[in-house]
Amino acid sequence: MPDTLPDRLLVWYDRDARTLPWRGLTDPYAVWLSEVMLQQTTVAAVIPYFARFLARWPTVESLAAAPTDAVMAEWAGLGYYARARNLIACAKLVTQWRNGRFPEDEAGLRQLPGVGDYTAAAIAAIAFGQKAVVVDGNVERVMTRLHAVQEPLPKAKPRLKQLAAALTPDLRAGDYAQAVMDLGATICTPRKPACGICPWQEPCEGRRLGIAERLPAKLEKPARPIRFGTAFWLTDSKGRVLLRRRPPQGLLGGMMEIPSTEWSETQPADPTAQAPITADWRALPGEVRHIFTHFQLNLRIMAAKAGPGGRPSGLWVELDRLGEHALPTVMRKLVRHALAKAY
DNA sequence: GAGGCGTGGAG
DNA sequence: TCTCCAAGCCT
Repeated sequence: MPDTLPDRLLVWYDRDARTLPWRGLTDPYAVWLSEVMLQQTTVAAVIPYFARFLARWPTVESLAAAPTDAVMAEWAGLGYYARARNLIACAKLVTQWRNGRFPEDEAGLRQLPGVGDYTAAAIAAIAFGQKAVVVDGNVERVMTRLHAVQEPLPKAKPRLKQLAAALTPDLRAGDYAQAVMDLGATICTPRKPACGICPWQEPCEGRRLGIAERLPAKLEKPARPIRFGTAFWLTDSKGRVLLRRRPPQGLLGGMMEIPSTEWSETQPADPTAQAPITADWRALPGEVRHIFTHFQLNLRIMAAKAGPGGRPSGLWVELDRLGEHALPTVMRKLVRHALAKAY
């Protein structure tokens, strides 16, 4: 029995009691779905979404046939909504042009919308057993520590891919890929890695040099700016609230929203000039803060009742049916705040 | 290639 | 409260 590094890791992986819903699944559809959901998203966040999607749309054909709004609403809260738009496009492409079959090699998978280098390699390895080099943030962190790579990311990426390729085994490439990622997620963590129980502690150069926890080195990120705006909580005589659909591309693209002013560097002097209708707008106390990847958003709320005259563009939605709509988390925060302060 | 693109959990 | 950042992709 050879005792290579991949072998040691696979022994650890096979003994690990941690069971993730997608572990052991090789259906390309399920693998693809889980990998897309896991892009930049924690395991804990993905688990309930993965279960709901698979229960509601068990095949790529069923997902392709689903109304776009239903998919976006089911994705609401998971973030990075371009993934959901690409998910739909990819399901339709695979269904209509490939008879529901996913490409079986990296190059073919790489052509699918929303499938980049990482996801293509992951699907090829996990669903099709191919010896693909799977490199995500976990793999990069593990490789930098194992080999004490001190060059900062992202410059070190090519080197890290080489190091990952040199370790990738011919057999069980899918299990191996998941094992490295599990190692990074549970033991070789960004902070306070549990080196004492790591199956790779003996060969780890970063640990030997006492620098593992400081790796990988990264370049500094720019400060996060703050943007301001005012949202408009408009209700009608039937107790419904006005929603709008956001533009199909860009931030929260294709999702629903509470109408608001533009989000700018300073609070608009007269927010009501940008309100959906002219009305007796009254400011609610407090504000809603939300952190996006590249800026912080501080939103005030103004509320009004629509008279019989106003004909704002948008969608009137019953308060108890807001949950059925594709409202991203920042909009759900607004709803909660408005309901607490306006009644 | 650098920046846009969500969210929630951990420390 | 604040910082970090996670199984990345697209332009």
